[in-house]
Amino acid sequence: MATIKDVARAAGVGVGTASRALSGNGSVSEEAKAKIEEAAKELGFVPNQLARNFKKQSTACVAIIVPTVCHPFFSAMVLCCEEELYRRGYRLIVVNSQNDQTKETRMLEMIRQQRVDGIILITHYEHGEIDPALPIVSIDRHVGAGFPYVTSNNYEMSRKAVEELYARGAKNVGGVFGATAVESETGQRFCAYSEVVREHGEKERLLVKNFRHGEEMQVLEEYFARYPETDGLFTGSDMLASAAYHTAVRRGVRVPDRLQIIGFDGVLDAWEPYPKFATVRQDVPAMAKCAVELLLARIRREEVPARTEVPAFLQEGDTLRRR
Amino acid sequence: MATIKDVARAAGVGVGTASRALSGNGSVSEEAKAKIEEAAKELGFVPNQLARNFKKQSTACVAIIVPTVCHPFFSAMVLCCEEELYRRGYRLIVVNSQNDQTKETRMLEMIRQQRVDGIILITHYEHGEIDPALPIVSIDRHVGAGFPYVTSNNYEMSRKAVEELYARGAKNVGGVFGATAVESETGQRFCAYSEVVREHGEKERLLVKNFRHGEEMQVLEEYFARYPETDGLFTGSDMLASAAYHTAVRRGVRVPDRLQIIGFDGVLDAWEPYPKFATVRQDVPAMAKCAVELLLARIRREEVPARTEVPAFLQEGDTLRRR
DNA sequence: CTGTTAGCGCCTTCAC
DNA sequence: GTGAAGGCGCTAACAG
Repeated sequence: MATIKDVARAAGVGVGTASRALSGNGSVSEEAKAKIEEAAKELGFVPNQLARNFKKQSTACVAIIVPTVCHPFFSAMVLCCEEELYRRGYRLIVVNSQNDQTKETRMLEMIRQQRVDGIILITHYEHGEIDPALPIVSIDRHVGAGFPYVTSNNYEMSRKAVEELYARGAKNVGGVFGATAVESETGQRFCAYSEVVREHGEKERLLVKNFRHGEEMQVLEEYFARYPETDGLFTGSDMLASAAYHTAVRRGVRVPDRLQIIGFDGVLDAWEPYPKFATVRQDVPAMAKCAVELLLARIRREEVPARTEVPAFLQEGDTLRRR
Repeated sequence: MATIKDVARAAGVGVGTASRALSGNGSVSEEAKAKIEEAAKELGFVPNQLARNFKKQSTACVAIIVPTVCHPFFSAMVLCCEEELYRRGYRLIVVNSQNDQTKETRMLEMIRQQRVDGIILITHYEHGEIDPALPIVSIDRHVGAGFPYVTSNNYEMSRKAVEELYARGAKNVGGVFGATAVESETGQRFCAYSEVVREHGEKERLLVKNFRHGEEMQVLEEYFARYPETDGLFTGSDMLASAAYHTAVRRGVRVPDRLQIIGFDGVLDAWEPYPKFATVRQDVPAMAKCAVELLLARIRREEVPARTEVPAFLQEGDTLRRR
C-alpha cells in the first residue's frame, strides 16, 4: 500500500508538498500538483483515513441509538439521519438498545473513546449524570439539562387530533399511549388528550402503558376490554393505531363507521398503507436534518438552541368519517 | 486528556508496562498492575481509540449496505447484524443505497480507506469488477466470483409453498416477485413457482417486476388486473403478500376463502401481524450470524465457503384455508 | 517481568 | 512555494 512518502518520492518532491497538494490545504504550484497527482494515480495511492483520523482526532462518524431499528418511526429516522450525514461526509453507526440496556451507557463511552464524534439519542432509559459538554442531541426525549433536542409540536397537534374526533361526531373518545421511563415530549400527547376531553366535559378513557415494540396488539386488547364503547380513538403512534384497527376488525367493529382512529407519526406510507390511516404526521426528514445540524454544530463547539420544534400536521385518511 | 504516558509516570512505571497492563496483552506483575489501574482511574484515563485504530490499522467497524433500512426484511437484518457484531466488539455503519446509486461504489472505497474493516452487501445494483480480496460478504446476491454469500433454501421452500397452495385446493395459482439487476438467489423463488405450475400442467400466472420498495400496491394492482381469476398466490416477499391481501380486500375478494396467499421472509411479526400471513419464514438471526462470522473470518484472511445456506420453513397463517 | 525506543501515516509548523 | 523535521498516542520489539 503506497503512502504519501512514496508519492512524494515518485513525484520528486517533499512529503509536505505532496500532502498539501493531495489534501488541498495550502498552495502548491500547478506544475508540482500535476506531477504529484500523476504519481498518486500511478501508485494507486489512497490516503490512509486512519492516520487522518488519528491526526485530526475525529472519525467523521456519528452514532444513533434507537430502541430498535425494526420500527417504522425509528427506521425512518435512521434513514433520514444517514442521508443527511452522508451528504456532509459523515457516516452513521446504528445501535439498538432495546434488548440490552447496558448498551446505551457503554455507547456514551464511545464518545470519550473518540470512536464517534457525536451521538443522536432516542432512548427510553434513564441515565445518570452525563457530561453536558458531550456532543449529544436527542429526539423527543429530555436526556438532561444542557442537551439540545428536536421534537414536534406534540401538544398542539394532539389537541387538534382529539378535537377532530369530536368534530366528526365521536362521543366516546379514548386515548392509548406508550409511556417512557425518561421524560419525553411524547407525554404531551396524552396530556393534550386529557385536557380536551375535560374541556368537553366527557369521560376520560385513557391507557398509558410502558410496553415493548411488538406488544401493541395486547395493549389494544386491554384497552378495548376496558372501554368497548369507544367510537373515537387517538393513539400515540401509528403502530398503536394499526393495532387498534385490527383489534376493532377482529371484534366486528367497523372503521370508520363505528370507530374513528387517528394515529401519530405518519411514517407508515413507506410500508403498507392500508387502510390509509388518519394520523398526526411528523416531518421526519426535517427532524433528522435538524438533529444532524444541531449535532454537527455541537461537535464544532457552537452554541445551539436547547429545544427545536418541527411542525407536524394532521393527515386525513380512511379511518375518519366524512365531515 | 490524560495519555498513557501520564498514567505511566503517575504509577512510576514505563509506558510499555502501562500499555500491557491496560490492554491486557502481555503479563504484568499484580503489584504494578494495581498501581497502574489506580493511576488510570485517578487521572480519568481513557485509551484513545483513534490511536489504537491507527496503530492496528483497523477500526472495528463493519458497514452494511441495504437499499433502505425502512423495510421489514432489511431492518431485521440490520438489527441482527448489529447485535451479532456488537457482541464481538464491532460496530455497524448503515448505508442506504436506494436513493443514491453512486453510494455503493463510494462505500467500497471505504474499505480501501480503512474506514471500515469489511462490508455486508445487500444490493440491487450491478458492480464492475471488485477486488475479490476485499472483505465483503453478501446476502442472497451474487456480487461476483469469490465473494461468499448467505442465503436461504429458496428453491426448495418455494416449491413447497406452491405445492401447499395446490394441496389446499387452489386451482389458479399465480406468482408475484421482485426482480433485481444483479444475479440473486431470490430468483430461485419464481423459478420454483414456474416449475411446479408446469408439473401440475396448469397455466402460469407470473409477474416479475423491478420495483422500488413502497410500490408494492401498484404491482399487485397490475397483477390482479391481468389475472383476476387467481385463487392462490405465492409472493416473493411479505410486503407483496400484504399488498396482495389489501388489494384483494379492496376488490371484495375474501381471504382465504376465495384467495389464499403465501408470502416470503417471515419478518412481519415484529410489525403488525394482521392478518397473520402464511409465509416462507427465513431465519434472519441465523443468516445475520452467518454473515457476520463469514465476514470476520474474511477479515482475518481465513478461507470461507462460497455459499452458506440457512434453512427457511413454511409458516402457516390466516391466509391459508384449513387442509 | 520491565523500561526504552522506534515507528504507524499524516499534517503542520518552521526555516529556507 | 518548498523540504525537512517533529509529533499525535499507542503498541510491539528489543534488550535488560
